[in-house]
Amino acid sequence: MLQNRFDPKTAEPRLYAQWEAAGAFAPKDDPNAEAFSIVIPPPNVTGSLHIGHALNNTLQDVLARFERMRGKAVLWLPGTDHAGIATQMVVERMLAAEGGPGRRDMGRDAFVERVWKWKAESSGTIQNQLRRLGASCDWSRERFTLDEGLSAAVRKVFVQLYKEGLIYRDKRLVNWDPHFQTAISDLEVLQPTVDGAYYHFAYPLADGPVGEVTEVVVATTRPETMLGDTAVAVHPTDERYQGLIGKLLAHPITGRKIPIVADEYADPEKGSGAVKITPAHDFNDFQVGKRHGLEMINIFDAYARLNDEVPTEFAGMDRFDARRAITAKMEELGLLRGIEKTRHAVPHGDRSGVVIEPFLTDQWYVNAEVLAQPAIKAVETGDMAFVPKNWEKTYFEWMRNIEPWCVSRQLWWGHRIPAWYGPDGHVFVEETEEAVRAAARAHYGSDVELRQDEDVLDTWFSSALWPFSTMGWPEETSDLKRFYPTHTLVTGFDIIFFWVARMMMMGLHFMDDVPFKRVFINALVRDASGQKMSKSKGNVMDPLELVDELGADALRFTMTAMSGAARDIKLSKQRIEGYRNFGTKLWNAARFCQMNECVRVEGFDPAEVKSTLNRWIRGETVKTAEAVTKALEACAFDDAAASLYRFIWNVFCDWYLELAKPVLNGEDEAAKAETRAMAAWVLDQCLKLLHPVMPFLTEELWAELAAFGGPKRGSMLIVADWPALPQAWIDAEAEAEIGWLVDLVTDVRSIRSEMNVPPSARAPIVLVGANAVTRERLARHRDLIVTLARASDVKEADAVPAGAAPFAAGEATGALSIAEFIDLVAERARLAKEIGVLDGDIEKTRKKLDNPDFVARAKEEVVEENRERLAEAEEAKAKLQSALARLEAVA
RNA sequence: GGGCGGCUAGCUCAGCGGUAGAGCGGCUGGUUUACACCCAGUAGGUCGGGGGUUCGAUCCCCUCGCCGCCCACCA
Repeated sequence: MLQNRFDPKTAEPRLYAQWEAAGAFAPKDDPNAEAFSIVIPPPNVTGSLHIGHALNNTLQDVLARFERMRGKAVLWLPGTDHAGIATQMVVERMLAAEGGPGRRDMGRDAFVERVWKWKAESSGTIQNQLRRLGASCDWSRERFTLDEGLSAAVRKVFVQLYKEGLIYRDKRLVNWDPHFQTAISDLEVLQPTVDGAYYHFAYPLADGPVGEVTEVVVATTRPETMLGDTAVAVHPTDERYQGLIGKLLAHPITGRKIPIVADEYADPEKGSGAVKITPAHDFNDFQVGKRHGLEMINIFDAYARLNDEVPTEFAGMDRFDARRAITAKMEELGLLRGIEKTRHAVPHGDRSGVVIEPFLTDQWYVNAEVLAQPAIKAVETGDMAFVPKNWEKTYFEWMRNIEPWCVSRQLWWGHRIPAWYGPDGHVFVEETEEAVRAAARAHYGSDVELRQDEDVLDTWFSSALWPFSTMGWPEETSDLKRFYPTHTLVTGFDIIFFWVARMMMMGLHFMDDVPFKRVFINALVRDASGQKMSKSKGNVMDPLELVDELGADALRFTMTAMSGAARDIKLSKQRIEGYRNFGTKLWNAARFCQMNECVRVEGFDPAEVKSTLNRWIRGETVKTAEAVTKALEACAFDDAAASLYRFIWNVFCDWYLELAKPVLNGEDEAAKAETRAMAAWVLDQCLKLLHPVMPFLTEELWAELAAFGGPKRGSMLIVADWPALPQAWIDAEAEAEIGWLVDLVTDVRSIRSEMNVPPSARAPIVLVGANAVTRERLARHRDLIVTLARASDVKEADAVPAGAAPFAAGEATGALSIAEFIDLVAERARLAKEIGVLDGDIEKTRKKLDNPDFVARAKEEVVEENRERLAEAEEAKAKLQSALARLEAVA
């Protein structure tokens, strides 16, 4: 016999080990089986599982388990990402904490070795945490972005794109992170609004006044960059400056003479209408500088300290110190025309958190615009679909305005760029050193010394190849043939640009096919204040603690049930407890079945069941199986969870098992046998349907019930057949019959409560003015009603008996057609007349009933209520008829 | 500036043209041998405001207001 609770702590590791040992996570060999593949969004190799992973991986696992049970050859391919900047940051922090030599002191090789060591120590954490969640990925195929195979794929892609002209080296402004001393992509730049100020500076005219004018006032939020100014721009049509265009200004600090240029970029509406131009330190100014052939003076070093291009009094100064120093200097010179406080957006590095500098450097770029075209088209034509569909708008918007992708990073942890430079700076891009040497030999006619590019690639470059690099590309492996393209990608909207878009570009370019047919965008799990959870903010909820306390199944069900949220999921522990209770409820239902010897019967055919109750639950099971199947096919995880919850708790437990009790305790052996077999069958269906969401508890019950009796199980539940039940098993007559019974019992319970009938007291139920159908039904279900409604007896009467308390019966509600609605209102009025209840035994109520005023008033209420309802129905009918008439008139 | 979400019971959320829902919390009752991680009952909402379409609007349209996210820009 089952214990009265499921014990996740001991069962989960045991069951997971059994699945793994049975090889259940590997795609089945059957060549005829349809392939279904998912690649995991690779978490950081050194990371640990956060609540967002729990959501994302639960949904993937639900799909994987569902499709596996449907007989497909399922591959869920796991792996991890080297996460260049994030990992390097972690290790550097560790080095700092240890107080030993830092990254630069160690040198590149020693540092990279140190990172590998840290990777060896900490990797495996997240994999084990995924196991705790129940993730059924095929660990035998696990990949890491820096594996040799994946690295070879990266080199091949880089080289090919280079030779196709889609990767190139360019000197332009990049987003420079002075903390890491590396370029980062536009996507890695955040734009928080911070306090700042406009500093109004006057620049005197170099060659004396022009008319009355002796100076031009400009405003800036970044005084420190003024040392790199090489012009001041005004709008070509700005009347105020017509006479000044082409004149020179004397730079107040450097003394450099800088021209006043006419450029549309200057907005006459803003400030004085004149704007200082610092081409090497501002993206807009860079464009202006190019248009006017201005000198581009870089005044920062890699740490964003002022370099030797500036007067010695400022050289070496930090940029923020420089801001104060320069403002002070301008004031001293009498050229500060005011400081105006403001709030404005300032670029910050998403990892480092420091202010990003536009910085003039040589970097490698991917021509994203060309690669984006097929990726846009694939979504337009439906070759790849977003679920929910809305997200395609976001995708299109970005893809259609895509900028060159800066892929080089001045880091040490990552894929080193396969480019080498000859003594004269000539670039050779090849997959291997041998190939490079050969190319160089061909170019120079002899062997020369080559120097490899110091930079590594953006982490997302290798991630972009993930769906095919993990399957062995560029080798033509059987996995690649069978499992590419993948079926569904499950990921968060925060990486649509970073990852989804780039996988689309690379997949289409190199595989000539989309990397996935569908992408399900899951919500972001946020903390109580709606903030995105992140390690750096320290507001992370630990899913492992929740698993420890409430079990993986409870957390998984919660994630599934809440996955419908459009944007945010705010997680509450109470909710998880509620779903833990749901698991326990099913567990106890199974226990009840055991106690009542509801054992599975060999060859039992639900099509053959006779009793109304069994025919009814059969239909309900069919409907649930259908609803869950449809929901999971459509990634409507929340709908699937809701259907399961309602069916198992509110239908199977609350009504079927309750209604089965009198049968199971009765004398009719045939009915008893049928009900036992049926209960066992329905329970099995519950286990199957719930398994993708709650794999542990269901697998445990699957085994426990088999051990208890009945035919031997053909397999573990994880690979059992998904219920595909015939529509014909839905029995309308049984549905109507049980529906009636449920309504009646519900009404009687409600009335008993209103009349303060204690649960221990048994009151007779009297049917007043019952028609033939009702009488027949009542006769048929007398025992059930007596049990469930705690009646002492069930009687019929043609008229209201003296002392009867009349009441209006309720009825089930649901989605109704217009016609049904009218019928319902009429039916309600009819029902109200039909059923009455006589309260017995209870002194309090008897007193009420003995009071003729009470009875008379109650009767009047019923009559009045019915009148109102009939009037409502008539009114609705009249309105409809007029609407119909108008429609017909139009038609 | 452009785009996208959200605003429904005390809390967390579902519903998205047909008599306002769930879970949790509240209240009342419960020694019904599957389950107190339970059972039965019950209170609590003018579905953010205002217009419009409709026989009928929480749901569709317009508009306003908060809250939040994304993109772009900011001298």
